[in-house]
Amino acid sequence: MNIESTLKSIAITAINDLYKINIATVEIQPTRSDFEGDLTIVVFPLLKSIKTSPMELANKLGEYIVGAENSFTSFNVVSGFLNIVVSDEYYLNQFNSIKEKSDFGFVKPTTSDYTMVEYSSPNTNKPLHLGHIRNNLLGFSVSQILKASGRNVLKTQIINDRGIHICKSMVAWVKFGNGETPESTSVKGDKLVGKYYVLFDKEYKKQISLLVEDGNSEEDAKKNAAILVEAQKMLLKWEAGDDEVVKLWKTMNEWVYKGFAQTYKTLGVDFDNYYYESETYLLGKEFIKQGLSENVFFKKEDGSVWCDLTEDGLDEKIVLRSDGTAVYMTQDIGTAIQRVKDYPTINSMVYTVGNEQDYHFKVLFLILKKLGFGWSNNLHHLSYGMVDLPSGKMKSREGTVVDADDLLEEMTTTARDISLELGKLEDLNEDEKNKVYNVIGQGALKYFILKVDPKKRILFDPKESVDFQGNTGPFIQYSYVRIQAILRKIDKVSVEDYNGKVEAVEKDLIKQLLMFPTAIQKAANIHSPALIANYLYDLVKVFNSFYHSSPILKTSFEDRKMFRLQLSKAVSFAIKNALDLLGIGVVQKM
RNA sequence: AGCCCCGUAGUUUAAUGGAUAGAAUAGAAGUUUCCUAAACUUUAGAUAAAGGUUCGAUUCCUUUCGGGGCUACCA
Repeated sequence: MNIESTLKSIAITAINDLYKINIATVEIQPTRSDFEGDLTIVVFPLLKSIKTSPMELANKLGEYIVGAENSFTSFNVVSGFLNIVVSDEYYLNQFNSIKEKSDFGFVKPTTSDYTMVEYSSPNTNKPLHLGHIRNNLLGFSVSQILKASGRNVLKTQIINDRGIHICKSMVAWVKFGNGETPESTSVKGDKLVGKYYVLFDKEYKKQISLLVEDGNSEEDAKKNAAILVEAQKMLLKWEAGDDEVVKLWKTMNEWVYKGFAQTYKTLGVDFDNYYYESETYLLGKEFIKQGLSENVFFKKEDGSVWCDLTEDGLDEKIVLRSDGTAVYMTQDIGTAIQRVKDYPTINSMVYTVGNEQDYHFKVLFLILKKLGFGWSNNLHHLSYGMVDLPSGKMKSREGTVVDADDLLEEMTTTARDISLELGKLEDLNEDEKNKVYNVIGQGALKYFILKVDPKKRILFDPKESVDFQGNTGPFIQYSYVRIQAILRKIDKVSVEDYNGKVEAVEKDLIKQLLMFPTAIQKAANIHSPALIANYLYDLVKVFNSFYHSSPILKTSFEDRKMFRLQLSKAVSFAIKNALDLLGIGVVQKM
């Protein structure tokens, strides 16, 4: 039992003994640092059932609690807040039990159930950009956090490898490609395909304006432009399994996957398996048919199939086009069902997708429920805000995007420039140096993005390079390295339990350390790496004030010196582990 | 038009309905042979507006204002 629940149960007993009243719970929170004490009971809520003054109640409670349990040594009352001081022994004991645990904070899985986390899920005709970076970092980090909180996790992505948009780049490549390949042009595969997607759009716009000049309405022109009609024809051919179209489709997809794989590698994210819409949309169609027979869906005159969600406060939603081809929703229904078929032990899924799709997922989860899948209650949309540039929204078709590969490279370059300016790292060889630049540059970018609440939009100014000082990744990485440097100065940190006096800074540090497991559980519940980032920065700050309060290595008492080294070591474990949850690496030497 | 999300110092941000709204960065002033200065110390600066619920509101409710998104036979 942890100290909070101990306090809680004593407080409840106390109220029962003193006032003969049964209280379900009392509110306990950590005492704010500017007051004396460790845990605080807020007595205001109790006054509703106990007719007395806040002061009197708090004092009586305090006396009772301190008398009942010797882990609580004293108390003070400040206007309705009962602050309880927890004994040094308690914290020392706690610390001694975790000080050697390098996996401190992490919980081993206790069930065989799996949580599937989907993230990344790019279109195969656009290279990855800054928005995808946020997606990837969030998805990967949430996977790490869920794992650390004791769940089995499968990382996956759904690859949008079919649909009209794919046909667009294919049509353009056939028309303008002259047989170009990534090999022949030395262009990364995803970039090459992206180029043709842009070319399609250019040509499409050109044709529209020509048609409008010829007197067509804009609406008609958009529908009848030859190149679009060609793409639509290609989609029909593709769904019919036309050999030539399928062959081209496969070739171009392979180019893209190769390019993506390279970006994922640099970004440090990975996947346990992949789903392809081309392989799940048929299953989706099957369930549309089934739902139709069960009256979950209905057919309109033109043959299109819809789901009526008006009773749930939503609109009607199309699930199959009038020409019988699948829409986005069809595929997602199929994919979800396929996943549960493949992994019967999955009991929840997390979809990492931007908040412009909030409505889509609301509808998807609802439709799955209507189709009778009980697990639809455990589906979670990890929705996140867009990444904006100072110039506004990123639009890949208009070329106003920050390319993922370029940005990652830029971060490394910035890290290099700063390092060179500071003249560190001079005793490393080129290879080691580049590794360090890479880890620091990525640390800056990852932390910058992950420390923000996923719901909020991020304004990213590429010109103002990401900070390296203050509440940043590199600052934390640096703190870790500094601890390593201290630990390296001595042969061995004793494992003997320390039983002497504990200074305030030391106690604060232990308190902060002990909060790590709670932070992980909270972050796992709300799927928010930001919480870990905030915890981590607090830990580093508390460590810094501990570190600056008195020299560690020059402490004259040997046992106290060892104690402070033990503390430093435990903190370094926690920092390393927390960075790990954010997907941020550390350098061993700097 | 309807629905959803967001609004906190110049900027990036924190705060299960709890105490004097916490940081970082940029700004101002200072610290230099230090367990690594990518540091430290000091200083100034914020809850968009108005109501309501509450002992107590950045947090919950209502309205207004601002920013974004969705409501596609696009994905």
